[in-house]
Amino acid sequence: MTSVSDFALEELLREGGKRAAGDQPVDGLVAIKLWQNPCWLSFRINFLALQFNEPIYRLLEKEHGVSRPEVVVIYALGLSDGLTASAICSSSGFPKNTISRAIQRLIDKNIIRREVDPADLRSFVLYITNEGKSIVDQAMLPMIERERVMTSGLTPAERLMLSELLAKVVVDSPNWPPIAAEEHEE
Amino acid sequence: MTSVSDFALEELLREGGKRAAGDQPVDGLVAIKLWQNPCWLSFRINFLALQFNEPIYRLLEKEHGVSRPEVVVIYALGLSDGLTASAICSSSGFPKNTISRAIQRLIDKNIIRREVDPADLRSFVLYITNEGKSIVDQAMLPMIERERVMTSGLTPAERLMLSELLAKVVVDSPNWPPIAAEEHEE
DNA sequence: TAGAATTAGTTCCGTATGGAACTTGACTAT
DNA sequence: ATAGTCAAGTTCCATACGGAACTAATTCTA
Repeated sequence: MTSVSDFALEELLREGGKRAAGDQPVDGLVAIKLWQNPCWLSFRINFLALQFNEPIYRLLEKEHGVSRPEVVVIYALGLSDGLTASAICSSSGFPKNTISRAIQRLIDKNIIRREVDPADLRSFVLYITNEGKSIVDQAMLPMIERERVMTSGLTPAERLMLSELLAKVVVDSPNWPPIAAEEHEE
Repeated sequence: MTSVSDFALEELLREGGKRAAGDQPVDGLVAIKLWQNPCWLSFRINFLALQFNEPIYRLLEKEHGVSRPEVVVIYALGLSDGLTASAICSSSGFPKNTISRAIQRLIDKNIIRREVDPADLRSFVLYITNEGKSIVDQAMLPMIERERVMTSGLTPAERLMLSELLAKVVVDSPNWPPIAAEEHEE
């Protein structure tokens, strides 16, 4: 199951990018979490998600008065108008009550509009209003800019490779088995 | 500033991995967020962070009764014993009051121990107890396994490339300018 | 076609979260 | 020395969050 070469690979993964870092100063604990960490992926991913999310959602709250779940909703509608709440839940991972509340607030603020789905009277189809569209358009700008800044240290070829590798992992995600809870002695 | 070839690159980034996905079925909105999304990086990163965090923290809460901030603390101490609260804050991005509470609970549960730093009487140095060490060791297993599963669709070379590219971005992060709030008419 | 099982979305409620103010200790300048 | 600033942690408090129970509409099934 686990061979000598597997250990060598794990070592390489953990050390991934250490040489490339060269002489850049790296905060002590960040360096350890990068290069002496058996969970190389989750630290990198969580760190970068935070570096994107924290300033962006802070800004959008301040500029447009929309919370993170609200941004999730209008961003999704900006990409594809006419979604249902449950479609937004499953693609974003937010629980349905959180999304439900966000939708309520967005309707109150006249940023989105809701129509009963004539095909299924349980569900609602959501549409973005003109006012909402203008907010999404404005909100998009700092998000794109943040991504540009965050990837500015990569070459175009590296950016492309990163995008492709991450997409490959995302596409594979439906195949992952659920996490098994430890068996407790019965 | 923005040339024709920049547009071509953006198009490629957004489409990153589309061909590689091949015939795998992809949820409708996920496909749109992958391949018709100007923010290609943040969706990929946030999606994957969620796929890791959600099941892992749920499991650790259930198996060991530790919350996410508590895991952050003991995981950091497992990598490097004898840290201060503020070191954990800055490398994890959690606010200091959240980390402070987690530390209190871990002390109450005898999972970590705290000593005043003789060099700076304001701060405390944290050490993991034997009991804590055993929890970290056990908690590590499903985390490593989850990462293994998540990257099982990549070849070893691809995993290595992904690790290096992400590390390169993390290392570059101290150079990113803070986000500028929009100028409001004064 | 009646009843059971499922699904969309909402409501309720206890808990966690994180901003801001606060406490205490440590440097800094005059 | 001594006020003034800064940094480490803690406490307070309003709010957001998410699990679980709920309602209503639909689909399945016998």
